[in-house]
Order: sequence, then C-alpha cells, then structure tokens
Amino acid sequence: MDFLTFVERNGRRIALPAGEHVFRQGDEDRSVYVLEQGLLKAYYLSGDGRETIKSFILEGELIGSLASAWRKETCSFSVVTLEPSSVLAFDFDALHSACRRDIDLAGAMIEHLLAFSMKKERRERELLTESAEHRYRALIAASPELFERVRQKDIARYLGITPVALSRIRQRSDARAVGEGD
Amino acid sequence: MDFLTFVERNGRRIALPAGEHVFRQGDEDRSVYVLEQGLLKAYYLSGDGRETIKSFILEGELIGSLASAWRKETCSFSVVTLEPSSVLAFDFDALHSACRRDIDLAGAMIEHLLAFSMKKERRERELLTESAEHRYRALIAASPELFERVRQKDIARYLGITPVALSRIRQRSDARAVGEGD
DNA sequence: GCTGCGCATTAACCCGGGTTAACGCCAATG
DNA sequence: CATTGGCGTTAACCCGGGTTAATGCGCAGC
Repeated sequence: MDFLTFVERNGRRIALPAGEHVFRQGDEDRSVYVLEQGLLKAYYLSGDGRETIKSFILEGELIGSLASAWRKETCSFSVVTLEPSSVLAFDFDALHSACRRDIDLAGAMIEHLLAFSMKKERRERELLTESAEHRYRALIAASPELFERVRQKDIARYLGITPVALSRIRQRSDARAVGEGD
Repeated sequence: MDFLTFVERNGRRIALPAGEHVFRQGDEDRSVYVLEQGLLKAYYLSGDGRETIKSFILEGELIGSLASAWRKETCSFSVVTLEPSSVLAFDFDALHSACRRDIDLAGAMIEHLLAFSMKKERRERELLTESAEHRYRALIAASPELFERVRQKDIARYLGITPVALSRIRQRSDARAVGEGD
C-alpha cells in the first residue's frame, strides 16, 4: 500500500483556525499528522518560558512527536497553527503495525524516515558549524516563501537567536548589500 | 531476517589503528559501518579548516553518511578512529533492497531509523535551547565514560565551542562545585 | 476614529565565547 | 637524557548576541 493511501484511509481530517494547538509539549499524543493546508510551527518551551522553534511545517509535510507517538513518553515539543490549517490525523501504532504486514508501506516508511533523518542531520550541522548570520542568509536562499508567511520574531527563534539580534543582523546585512550594490 | 544477521552475512570486517579514517568528507562511500570494537569520531570540516564534532560512535553503533550511501552525493562529514577499531562494512543499497524483499529486516530498519531520528532530534534540541555549559554538564551526567576515552579538545568541539572555552567552563563549574561543597 | 497591543527597530550595557599568546606538563622520539 | 610537539590552562582583548527599555508603526476591537 502507498503511504498517502494509508493516510487517506486511516486519517481523520481536522480543521483548525490560526493560533490553535495541534498538541502541546507534555501531552500524551500518539498521533501523527499530515498537513493538508496551512502552516504549522513546532517549538520547544524551556523551563523559564523561553520559546525556540524546532521547525515550520509546510503543506504536505508530516509532524508528530516520536517521543510520544513511538516511545509512549510525552511530547517533547508543541505544535501550533500559524494560519488556518487542515491536518489529517492518524494513529502512529496503526501505521507502525501496518508496516509489519505490508512491505510496500514499510518501504515507504523507510524512505520517509531516511529523508527525515537527513533533514535533522542538516539542521544539526547548521547549528553546530554556522553562525546565526550565515544561517539567516541560507534560510533566505533556501525558503524565501517563509518570510512572506512567518513573523520575523519566529524566524529569529528558528535561527536560535532573539528578535532583537535578528533585527541587528538584518541591519548589518542590508548595509553590506547596499555597500556592495548587491 | 534479523538486522545483525544481515550485517554478519554481508559485512566485511575491517581493522583500523587509531587515527585512521573510515571515510572522509567529500568521498563517495556507499557503505554503512557497524563498530565492533574501538571508538570513532564523526566530524565536519568547515571551509576555513575549523573542525566540529557531529558525534562519537561507540561499540555496537552504526555510522555512515546518508548523503553518500543513500542519496549518492558525497559524504557530508568524515569519520576517524580515536582508538584501534574494528568495523563491519556493508553496502547500503544491499540493505536497502533486502528491506524490499524481507519484511522483518524492513521492520528492523524502521526501528533503527526511528531511534536514529530521535537521537538527532535530541541533539538538535540541545543545540537550539541549551547553553554550552548546560550541555557540558548534561554530557557528564549522560556519558561519563566518554571523558575517559576522549581528549578534552574533542569534547569541546562536540559541544560546539573551542577547547579554551571549555577550559573556562570547567574552571567556573569547579569553583561553583567547591563553593557549594557539591 | 480612537485605543491598545503586538511587532520591528534602535540604543546602551553586560556577558559568554572566539582568538591569540604564553606557560607548564607529559609522552613519544631521538 | 634532552628534545619536540600536542594538550590543557590562564590571561587579555574583541565581538556577537542577550537583556532591557524607549520609540514608532500597523492592525484589531470598540
């Protein structure tokens, strides 16, 4: 069976207005979600209330907390809609056990997980080896659409810096760009 | 088929002295390696020659560059032995296609990838939300053995800071620990 | 149309980490 | 035994980002 076929057969469609949570850090949520329409943000909340953004989820992408859905612990992060959104929710265990019966589905699962792993590795490398300014410019190059749909403070929290720091980086970058006529 | 069975049947055993590379950033290496004995370090080399450490690989763990083995690009990082080591090398494509024929193997692959994904997510969270000092203390708590086997400069590069900065953190931590009688 | 709120900008000040360099230690090598 | 080189420590200086606060803007709600 195809991956999308599985999701369409087993998923419950959920519509959410902007600013609504899909799940919250600490919840026990065994579901995984496919985003059909809209835009989500996945973020961590530190003990002192500081927010840092793990990722933005675009149409067609998958989201769910492995810690909760797979390991049966609690969600390690929260997911909230930034725009009115529609998700398909399905049970992780249903997918997991279907993979034990259906080798095509297992193959699709492996491809998804390989792609996911590479994405996480790339982000790990960026955080480990590149400066905030470098990451900012790389993000503009890689996902310019994002800047149309996401507040600057969320971009900053995604880059791992404060909105104030991002504003300064933009100031520096823009000055340089003007200076270079670029 | 079991995962280890697959590796034992298809793997070539390779013995390496300390300081030897398993593969280098930029290589086209389609293999994946299981570490039998020894200790490996996976690291990135930036354009200017700066080294940052992606991970340490302990006995029983898996290592390989998804970019090269799966995506057929070049390795995004290098792997070198820190101690005399023995690895089992096997072809990623052989595993990948065996997963299409053998549903048990596919299941094992899925478990491995889920665990790997969670590990990468945890590291991403640490880099994004925690200070270098916090990460240092967490590492002591989580992997005290590592400090017996790895030079302090490599610990520093793993934490994403310079050896000098780590020395300062230790100085601060130790002073605090003595002050607290802890 | 007014009010209030959240956001982006800017400035001032602080602090942690980078850089460079000096020093001492130890292990490997001759 | 003397030399060499890598490592960890410490100090001095610089810089990027955090924090706080003031300002101005745009938008939602009344």
